[in-house]
Amino acid sequence: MDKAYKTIIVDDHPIVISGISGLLSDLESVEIVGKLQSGVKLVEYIEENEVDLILMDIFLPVINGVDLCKTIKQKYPQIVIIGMSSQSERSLVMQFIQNGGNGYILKSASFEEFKRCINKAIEGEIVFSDEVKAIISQPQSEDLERIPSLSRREKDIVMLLSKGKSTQEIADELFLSFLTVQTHRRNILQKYKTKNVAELMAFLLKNNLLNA
Amino acid sequence: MDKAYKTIIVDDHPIVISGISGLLSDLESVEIVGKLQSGVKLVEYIEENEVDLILMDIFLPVINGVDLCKTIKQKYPQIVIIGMSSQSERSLVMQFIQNGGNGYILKSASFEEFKRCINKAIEGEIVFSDEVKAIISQPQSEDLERIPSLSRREKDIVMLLSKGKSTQEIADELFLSFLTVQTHRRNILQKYKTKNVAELMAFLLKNNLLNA
DNA sequence: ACATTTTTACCTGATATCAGGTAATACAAA
DNA sequence: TTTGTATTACCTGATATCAGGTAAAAATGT
Repeated sequence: MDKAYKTIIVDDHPIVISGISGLLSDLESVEIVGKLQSGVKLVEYIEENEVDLILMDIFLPVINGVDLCKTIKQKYPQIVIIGMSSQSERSLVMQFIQNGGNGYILKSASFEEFKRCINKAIEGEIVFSDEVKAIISQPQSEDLERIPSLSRREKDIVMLLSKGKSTQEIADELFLSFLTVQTHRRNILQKYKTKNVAELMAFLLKNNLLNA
Repeated sequence: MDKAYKTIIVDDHPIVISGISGLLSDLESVEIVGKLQSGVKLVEYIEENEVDLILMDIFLPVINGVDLCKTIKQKYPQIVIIGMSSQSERSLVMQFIQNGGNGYILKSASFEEFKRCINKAIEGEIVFSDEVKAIISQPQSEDLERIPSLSRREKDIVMLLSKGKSTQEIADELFLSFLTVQTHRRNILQKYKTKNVAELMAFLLKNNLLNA
């Protein structure tokens, strides 16, 4: 047997970490070297230690899981990263994979599924738990349907919109022209093909693109 | 010592269940008699078995945790029910307690906190994990700040709003007058003291009042 | 150094929303 | 039976949004 994969679990919930580590202790091929509760700590850790496999929650405080994955993969492309979350939004999973993720598991997956996915992932495959598979294989259309991300300024504006601010109020608050804010609004709506801010908000919140 | 509390864990994520049950195995006062993945199964179980303590996730598929708690407490007021969730929204916690919940724990709580809360709860206290405490004690004003709920019709309209429909489109779809929908809109905005639908959507989604 | 994206800004006109009223009917609870 | 809430509906006027266009700095990345 090859040496065991040095594995890190990242989740902001201690119980989840404990659950996963219990499960992983059955697997000979992995060795848990770290249990972390934030993306920041993860980045710090891998700068100083050797890591082969990361199991991480997508919804982490402060840093978004997708961005975190991207950052790590840029510096350490050899590390296998598997994402996890409670609900699976097709678009989110796609984003994660497009940013270098090696797999995606729903937390509602069974122990067997978890083990299967982890084993396959360290063999180099891109893996999904059953429910995730079902979801991402729904529209087999050609559209890769990559979710565009918001620019910094756009995020500012979306934040204020979610607080009920009007175009004028946003302009005042950000020291911009009314017309500029109007342009941003239009661009944002267009980006997500939404008809108005109501739909936009619903979309962003469902895809967790707001608090990131 | 009294006999151990017959305890059920309800969560749709097997790993979370495993994490919690690992933690509870340290406590002599509780005995895990069931690990369930849905509210429906929970209701079935307690109809046929004796249960003293329930630890349950608030975000469960199909049935909302608050309603579930209410239902159970109506028939079995002696059962101690502790709610759990990932994020804590003040309003949600209050709702849970108002519906008979005996405590609320954030999943980000430490093991020690978990244990402390469970022990206190079976002694009859209403318990909150530290983070929850911090959140619910913020505005110490007299307002019980009960979140008003949407009526059936209002829910219909809010659903359509979240899909980007305009007042006219909603009126057509629900066979109502444009003016009626306008009135509903105004009432809904007023109910939550929101300035426009954007803020409304953000509020509803953050408080999980939309898909419930 | 060049290409791309982001951020800034302007114009116009058609629609839509929001805030202020009022009020009748219906249905459930007290 | 009365009270209250929900649902329906109308009116007006001020403001805001949305959709169509264009375009020039400024920043970012390669």
